[in-house]
Amino acid sequence: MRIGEVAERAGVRTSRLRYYEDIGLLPQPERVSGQRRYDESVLRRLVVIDVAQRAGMSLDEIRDLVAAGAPLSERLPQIAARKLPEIEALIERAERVRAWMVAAVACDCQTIDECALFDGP
Amino acid sequence: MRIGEVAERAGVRTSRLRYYEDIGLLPQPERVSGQRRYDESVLRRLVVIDVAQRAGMSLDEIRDLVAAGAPLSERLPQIAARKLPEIEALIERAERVRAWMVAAVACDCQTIDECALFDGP
DNA sequence: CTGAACCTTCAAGCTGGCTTGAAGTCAAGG
DNA sequence: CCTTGACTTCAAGCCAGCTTGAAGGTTCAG
Repeated sequence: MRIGEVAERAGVRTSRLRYYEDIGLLPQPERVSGQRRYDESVLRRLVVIDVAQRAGMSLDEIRDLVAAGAPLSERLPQIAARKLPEIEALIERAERVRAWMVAAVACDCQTIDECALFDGP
Repeated sequence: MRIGEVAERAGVRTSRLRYYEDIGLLPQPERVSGQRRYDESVLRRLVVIDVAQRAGMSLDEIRDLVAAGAPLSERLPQIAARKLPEIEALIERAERVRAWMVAAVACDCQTIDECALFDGP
């Protein structure tokens, strides 16, 4: 696959793929006359990056996650120790806002400042 | 309260409070000889902003949320219609990464690329 | 009344995560 | 061979969300 096809199938711009490669998120693909050739595995890698990023991880942190080197089970505990609490906090905040949005359509406050529903159950 | 005390109690810089005011996230406070004087309510507003932001809302979107004007129950449905799906997607991604991190410490993959645990149960 | 600590505005700078543009190379059909 | 479209690199630009710096005004304890 050439870069354009990867981009199209992953729903991103080619510039993003080159950028990810620059910062070490994607491996250096094989080259044919200077042009990048990818195999299917890059698509899965892009999903991993996307999911991790939306879960609040920075590209730097994701690089640690997708890096080759020591086995995953050796690298993961340190990553998880730093990141799990943050992810759990994110989930809690997001659920709080979700619960509030669901509940507050039925409230009669003028502004969120006076809405007791925001402060939780 | 002067701006420094608000900043300290909220755990942010004064520059951030002025910035939030500039972009309409905080109300124009009373002034004494040009200096801002806040009451306690600003602290609650800052919590709202923080929670909403961590739940993935942009400052622009939060401005809609905290704005005065029409009653909340009139403004909220449109905001929720746009934002609830995004928040729910965020929660789903974050839970997926969390579940993976918890499970994967006990896996023997070399890299995340080959870790079937990532793809869910 | 002075000096330290705090406040003001305004413009410019910074980081993360990309995108855009210029200038040039490669591939494939007519 | 020539054109068209996809590719290359590299530098610069952009947006959000702040922070920093300069230059100056205010407050208050001593």
